[in-house]
Amino acid sequence: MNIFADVEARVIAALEALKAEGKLPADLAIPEIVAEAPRDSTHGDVAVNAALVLAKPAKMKPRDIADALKAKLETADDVAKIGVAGPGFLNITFKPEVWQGLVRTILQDAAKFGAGSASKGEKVNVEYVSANPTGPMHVGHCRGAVFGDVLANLLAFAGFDVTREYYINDAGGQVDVLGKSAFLRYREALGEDIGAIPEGFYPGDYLKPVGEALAKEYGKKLLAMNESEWLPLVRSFAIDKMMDMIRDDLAALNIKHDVFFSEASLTRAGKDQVKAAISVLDKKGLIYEGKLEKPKGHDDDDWEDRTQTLFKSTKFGDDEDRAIQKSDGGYTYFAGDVAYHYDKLSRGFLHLINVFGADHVGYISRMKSAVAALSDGKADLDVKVVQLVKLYKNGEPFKMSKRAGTFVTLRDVVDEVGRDPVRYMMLYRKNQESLDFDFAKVTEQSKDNPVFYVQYAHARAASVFRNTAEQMPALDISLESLKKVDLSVLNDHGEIDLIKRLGAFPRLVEGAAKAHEPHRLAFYLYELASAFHAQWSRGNDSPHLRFIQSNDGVATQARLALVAATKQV
RNA sequence: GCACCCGUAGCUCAGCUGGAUAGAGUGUUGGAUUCCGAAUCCAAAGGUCGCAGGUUCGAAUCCUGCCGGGUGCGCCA
Repeated sequence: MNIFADVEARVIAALEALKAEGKLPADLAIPEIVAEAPRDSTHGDVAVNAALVLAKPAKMKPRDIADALKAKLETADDVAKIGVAGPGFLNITFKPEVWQGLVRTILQDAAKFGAGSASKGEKVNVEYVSANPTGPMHVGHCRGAVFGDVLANLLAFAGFDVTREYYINDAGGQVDVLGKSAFLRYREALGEDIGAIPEGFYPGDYLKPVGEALAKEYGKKLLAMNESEWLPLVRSFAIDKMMDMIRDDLAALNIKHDVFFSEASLTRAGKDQVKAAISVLDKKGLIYEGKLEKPKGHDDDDWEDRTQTLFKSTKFGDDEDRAIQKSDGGYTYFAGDVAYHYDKLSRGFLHLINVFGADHVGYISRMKSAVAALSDGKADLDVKVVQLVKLYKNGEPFKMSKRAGTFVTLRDVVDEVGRDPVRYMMLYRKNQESLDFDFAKVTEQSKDNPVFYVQYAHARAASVFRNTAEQMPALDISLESLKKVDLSVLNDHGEIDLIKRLGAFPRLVEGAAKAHEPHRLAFYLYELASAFHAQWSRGNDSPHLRFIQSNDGVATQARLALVAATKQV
């Protein structure tokens, strides 16, 4: 149940009735009506802006429309009163039974409370992480990984059919470097002294096990081959190992993708999906041979005019057209990405979401252009950019450096502070805002640490159940029975406030999913925890408000139902 | 030079896509514990929402122009 959506539906029905009765113009188009919790709770439970948005199209005074709506709506038997306030707000106050009943709804819906089905299982593709398979994931990847994963969960919860996808950049120069670096480690594993790792190779120790595995797999056979023979073997062997490592890192964060899409597979023997995608654009007249202008801020003199195959992305709002082929005829990285997105579209996705790091912002408009062009504007691509994570240790900025040995991998972070604090803190900012991450603070057990504050609320809720079982062993407090208890004793304003906060959850999920803003969940949980802690503390001053009333089983059961509902959300 | 992001309380940030008297945390000040977990709670003080225009019943939110900070800008991936 979603109270706000319910009110909106009632208002629309009332407006239709008023039209039928001639009290509103019959041809009046009804704009979007919004019901929301008023900022000031003394105004009522739900505020509706209908009269304000209708005043102009109906050519009536807002107050008159509000009065007519009020008369229609206040006949409902769960409505206590309706006020018309300010410029024409309709403030609805429900009878307490509505809020009390919500507790039962939450317990009955359990994990499905707040879940949506409005989108009817529309397919959405969320691509996130997509870290290069050349080494372990570092903290920088962490935020995008969590953001994408929670966004995907959120969309699934809201009713979308979600596919979580990872694009493996297993083509191009960098994976050749990976292959060559692994080959060095292979020679090392066979007993050769390879000395210092030369410039231009990946120096990390994480390639040593790969070298050893290669030695185990191939013995000395690779040494007898030419580079053109061993490189493809070693490269793909190393990529597989890197991807295993990345999957492990992601698993430590409880992240699991549905699809791992290989860039190299686009042009694997026998087919050329890049060419296919380009020809689709070509047929639309969007591909041409040409030269790009030198950017104004280009400071070097090494600029050379080169004729390249270009995609007319400016037609879709990009700043300049983008190269599809290099001057040597090979495809650009962008060309592969065009083909990849063409593949996504051909799999039936009309909603695409890509999570990018801040360093890829310059890539957004060309990708959007490509998707718009390939789908004739039928598909939408939303690119979410996550800003940098700034690391701190005990309040001091912490700089990562490979050279100084202070390079922090994602695994380091998860091992040090734990999975849940990492996931929570990575969402405790809007994605466009940079984020400070202090190792000491996220594990601190105090109110300064929002992770702990929320966890503590849950722990307290659990302890209430433990204590009740001890103090009132005869009382049935199983979840099953709490679904049936008399809730009419939940009349304290603190209890009602807490329930209202719970009632906001479905709308929150809906809004966060629509806006692709998972951070709202983290902030909501903080507020919910706060409302719960506050109600708990009122029991300190007023013992009759404590959740456990050892001489009153009815009150205790009702309040435990509320505690269980809070814990559930 | 251009594009994108950010600018809200001393500090760090929310603000539900245009609503009513702009909210939290932290910091400051003052309170609450024989009591379900004080690992918590309550209260006070603290604001020209970067600046200037515009749009309308109504703007932190939308539009235009400035100012300040960040990021990116032909063939890499």
